[in-house]
Amino acid sequence: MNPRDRRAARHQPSEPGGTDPAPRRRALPITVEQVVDTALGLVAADGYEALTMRRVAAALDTGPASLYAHVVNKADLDELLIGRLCAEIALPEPAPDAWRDQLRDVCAQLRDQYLKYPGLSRAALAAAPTDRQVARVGEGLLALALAGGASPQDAAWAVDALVLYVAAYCLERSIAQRKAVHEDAAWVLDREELRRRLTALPAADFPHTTRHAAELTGGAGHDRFDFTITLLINGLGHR
Amino acid sequence: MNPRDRRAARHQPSEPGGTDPAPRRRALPITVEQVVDTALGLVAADGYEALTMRRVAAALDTGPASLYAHVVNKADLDELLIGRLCAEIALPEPAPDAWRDQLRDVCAQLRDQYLKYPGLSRAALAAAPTDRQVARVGEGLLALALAGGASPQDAAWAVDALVLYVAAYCLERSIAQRKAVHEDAAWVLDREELRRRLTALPAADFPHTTRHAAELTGGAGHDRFDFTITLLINGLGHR
DNA sequence: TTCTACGGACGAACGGTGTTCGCGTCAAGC
DNA sequence: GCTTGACGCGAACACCGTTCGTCCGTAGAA
Repeated sequence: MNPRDRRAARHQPSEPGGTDPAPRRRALPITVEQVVDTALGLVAADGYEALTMRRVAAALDTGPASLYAHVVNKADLDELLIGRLCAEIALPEPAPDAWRDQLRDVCAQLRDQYLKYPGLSRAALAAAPTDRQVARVGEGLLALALAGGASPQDAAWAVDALVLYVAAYCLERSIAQRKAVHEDAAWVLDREELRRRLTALPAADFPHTTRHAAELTGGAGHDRFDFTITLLINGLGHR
Repeated sequence: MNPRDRRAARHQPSEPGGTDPAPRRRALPITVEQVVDTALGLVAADGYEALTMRRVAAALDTGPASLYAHVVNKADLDELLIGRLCAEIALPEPAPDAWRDQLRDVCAQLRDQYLKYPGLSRAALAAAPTDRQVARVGEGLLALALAGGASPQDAAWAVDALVLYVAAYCLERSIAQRKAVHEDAAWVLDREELRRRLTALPAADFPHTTRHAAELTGGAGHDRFDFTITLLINGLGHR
């Protein structure tokens, strides 16, 4: 089956659920699932930057050309990865009095998935919202926001904002982490070093930055994340 | 002067302001400013994906190796571009009764700059906050948030959230725009087509998505942007 | 004035990337 | 048993970021 048709099918409502035909040549023939699994493994191990058609092919003991029988191009593979990632998200049944916590929970799930596959959130920003699995998550979030009593327009925009922020937060974190590992030792910026650099700025030009360097670099774990998500969700409630 | 030292100087408080020495070989020798100008021109014309050391060099009528006398590597060039972009932002004097609108205005300036250079916001997510010009914008935003009466911790986190959201919003928009130009005609997703696709999803599995497809794809201009920015800023005020 | 040393410019090359072309080869259908 | 067609994949193309070694014009020393 042509990978172009395969991609189109993923964006179509119908899902006939036919079984793909038997193997052809290989002992264990390549399937799309295999490609996706291998790719996800690569991303989890070495980050999204290390995701290369050649590396995926090599991990499957073949050449890069073989992948193009299953995948339109790298962007298509990215989309498949995002789809798989979204499929892992558990969506709760909206409860009228718990919708805030439920929204927070789904966002945290998304965050953890993105951080499990560093840098993949970059591909999420490019993902078309009509992919089945992506649409599934969007639907779940929209249901929660609507359960909170927001107008459809507010709910739609808030869901968009949440998804966008989660992806950006994870992307920024992954980039920072990669830099810490990969860059010249002189430029690694752990939090303490960053705080020191900020304090070292001329106080005349940067009074607030120098004074509040601790707050700017502060926050254990995902405090910063929770802060923003809560800000968005709370704002959605009372308006 | 070594480009590594040049980069280090950009992150240092001191700014001696000496004059760079006279030309060497070329009729009009290459300067960092020229490189940055050329690169920005490329990004403005063809997007960040088209920003290539080779293309920058070609636009300057030279080979790629010549650039490395002025720039550490491509990441360094990215940082310089972000710095230049931030330098264009006008920061208002915080007024106690107008800080919300002032915050909105600075965010809109950032947004317009990012959209003027499509895709460059991707580099912004990787930019170190100790770069002088980046720190300048951060300082200005922090001053505005503090003028609103927020606690230092809330102000710091809110500024971070704003900056992150603006970059993500612009990045997503740039990606979508590039896809519309660049992709197979069958996959271009103008808003009307997107709405049609969402409505075509099976209503049983996607009740809210299909019903509110108009809201999900709606919003003229930067309504979606304004919505989120306002949500964040308002939440910052009363807590 | 002559000589030396320095540092920017840059041609060529290396190892990597995504993607395509075309050939071989096997399994299924007649 | 033969034909057919789809899949696997080696080889190649055009492009990327980066480095090495060389060249050479100028600045300062003698």
